[in-house]
Amino acid sequence: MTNKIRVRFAPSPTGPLHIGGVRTALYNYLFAKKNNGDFILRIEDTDQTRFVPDAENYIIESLEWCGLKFDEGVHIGGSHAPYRQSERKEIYKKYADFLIEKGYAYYAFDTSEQLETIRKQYESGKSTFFYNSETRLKLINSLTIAEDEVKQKIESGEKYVIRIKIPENEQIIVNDQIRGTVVFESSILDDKVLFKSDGMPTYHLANVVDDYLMKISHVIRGEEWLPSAPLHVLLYRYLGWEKEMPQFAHLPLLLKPDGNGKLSKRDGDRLGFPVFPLQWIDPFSKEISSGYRESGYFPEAFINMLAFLGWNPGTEQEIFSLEDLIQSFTIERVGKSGSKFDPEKAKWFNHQYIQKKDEKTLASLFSLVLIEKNISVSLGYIEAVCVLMKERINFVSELWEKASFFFIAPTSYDSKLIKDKWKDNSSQILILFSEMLNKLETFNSTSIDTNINEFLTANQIGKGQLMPLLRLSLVGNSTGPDITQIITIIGKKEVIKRINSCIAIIAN
RNA sequence: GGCCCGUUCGUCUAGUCGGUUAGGACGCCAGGUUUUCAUCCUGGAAAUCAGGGGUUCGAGUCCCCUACGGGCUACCA
Repeated sequence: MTNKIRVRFAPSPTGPLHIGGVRTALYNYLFAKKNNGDFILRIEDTDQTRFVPDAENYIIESLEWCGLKFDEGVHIGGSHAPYRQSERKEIYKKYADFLIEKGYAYYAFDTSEQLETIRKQYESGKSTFFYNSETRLKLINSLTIAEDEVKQKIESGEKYVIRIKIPENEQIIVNDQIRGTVVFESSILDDKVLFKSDGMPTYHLANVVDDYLMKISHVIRGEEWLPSAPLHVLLYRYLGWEKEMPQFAHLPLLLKPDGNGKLSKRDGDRLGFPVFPLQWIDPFSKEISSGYRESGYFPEAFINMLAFLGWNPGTEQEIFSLEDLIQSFTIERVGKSGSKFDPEKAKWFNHQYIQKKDEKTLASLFSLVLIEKNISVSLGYIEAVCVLMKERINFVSELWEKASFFFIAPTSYDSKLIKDKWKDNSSQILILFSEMLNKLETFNSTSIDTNINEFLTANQIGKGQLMPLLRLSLVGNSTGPDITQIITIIGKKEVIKRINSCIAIIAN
C-alpha cells in the first residue's frame, strides 16, 4: 500500500470563513499539491446549535474564488462520502461503544446544569473543576453506579454522554511538524465528552474517526488545536489506530495588526480592512462584513499575501503564483510565531498584480464600473486609459476615482491651482493654444509634444505658463498622468471644448 | 489560576552546521524623474536579535531561568 498524502480542510459552518481559515486551507492545499496528494473538504457540523445557513456555501465559494480546488468534498463527493459529519452520525456511535467496551470510555449522566453548579462551587473556592480521575468517582457515571442501573437509565431514555477515561499518570507525546516534540502530562487532561447527549459526537471523536476512515495522512490546522492534540493521540491509541495516526502540524495564528491577540471580525471593522475573503451578510442580523473580492483584490494577490503570513521561501522573491507556491511550499519553512496582519502590505501585493494584468483585462473590469455610471465609450478608449493609469493604482476601483476626467469634463476647478497659476494672460494663452491644436492634422502624442514645444517657443511662453493651465482645464486639479497623453486620449474636439468652458467659468 | 506554544527593525521575515558590517520586503523620511499628483529609481533612519545567566576562543544561533505575549481550559469547533 502506498501512503498517499491526503489532507483535509475541516471548517465548521458557523459563519463566514475568515482569512486565518483561508490560510489554513491554503497551506493544506499547497502541501497536498506539492506532494501529489489529495485535498479534501469536510464539513464539521456536529454542533447543531451553532449552525448558520449559507456558511457552507460561503466556504466553498470562497475557496473556489481563491483557486483552491478540492479532490473530494461535500460539494463534489468522493470515495469517502459523505463529507458532512451530520450525515455520518451513525458511524461515530459504534466507535464510542467500542471505547466503552474496552474500558477507555464511560457513560456519564451528570447534566450540564449539575456540572455548572459544581464548577461555580470550585470557582468560589478559588480552584477549577475538572472532570478527571480525581473527581469522576464522585460523579454520576457508569464508574460509580451499578451496571444494571446504567442499563436501566439508558433504556429509560435518560440523557447521557460518553466521556473518555484519561489515564492517571502518563506522558503523552505529540509530534508536531512545526514545533517538534510536545509532551503533555495526562493528569492535566480532563475526561472530555466524546459523544453528546443529542446523539452527535464532539469534534474530538468525529475528527479522529473521520481522519482515520478518510485515510488522512497529515493534519494541518490552527494552533488553537494544540492543547487538544494529546486527547486525539490517545483516541488513536485506544481505537487501535496508532500506526495510521496522521502527522500533525499546528499553524501559528494570525494576529490583529495593532496590539495583541487573535485577528477577529471586529478588527476589520475597527481598522477598515476586510477580514473575510468574500462579502458576508449575516442571515440573522443582516450585518454586512466586507470581503477581499468585493474590495477589488485579485485572488492571486490575496493568496500570495496570505501565503507569506507565516511562511516564506527563504529567497528574496515575494511574488508567487499559486503554481509557484505549490513548487516552493514546505512545512519546514512555516514559522512558529503568530503573524500580525498588515493591511498596507496587502495593498502592495494587489498593486504588484495589477501591474501584471494587461489592458484588456483591466478594461473589461473597468467597463463594468462605467456601465454603472451610464458611460458608453469604446473598449479601445478604456484600454488606452488603463494603460496610462494602471501603474498609479492599487485597485481597479481607483480607476474611476482617479481617471473619471477621461469620461466626464471637470465641472469645478481646484481653487489653489487657480490661485497659483491663473494669470491675466491665461485666457489668451489657452485660446492661442486651442487654435493651434485645432489646426493640427496628425494627432498623436509625438506630434502633440513637438507642436506644444514649437508653440511655446513661437509665442515666447514658458512651459510652466501653459501646462498647469491645460491640466486645470482638462482635469480640474493638479493630479493625473502626463498632459500630452491625456490630450491624445481625450481628443482634439473635447480638449478644445474643455478649454473653452474652463475659460468661461474662471474668467468670470 | 493551570497547561501548552511563542519572542530578530513599527510590521512580515532571512538567519537552519555557533564566526554575518544581522540581509530583504511593506511602511516611513530624503533626493532624482515627472514643471502636477502618483508610479518609478537612488539613498536613509530603523532590530544592544525580549532580559539575565551559563557553555565556548567566539552565541541571534546550544542550555537554564525570568519577563512579556498568545492559545487552550464547554455536552463549541
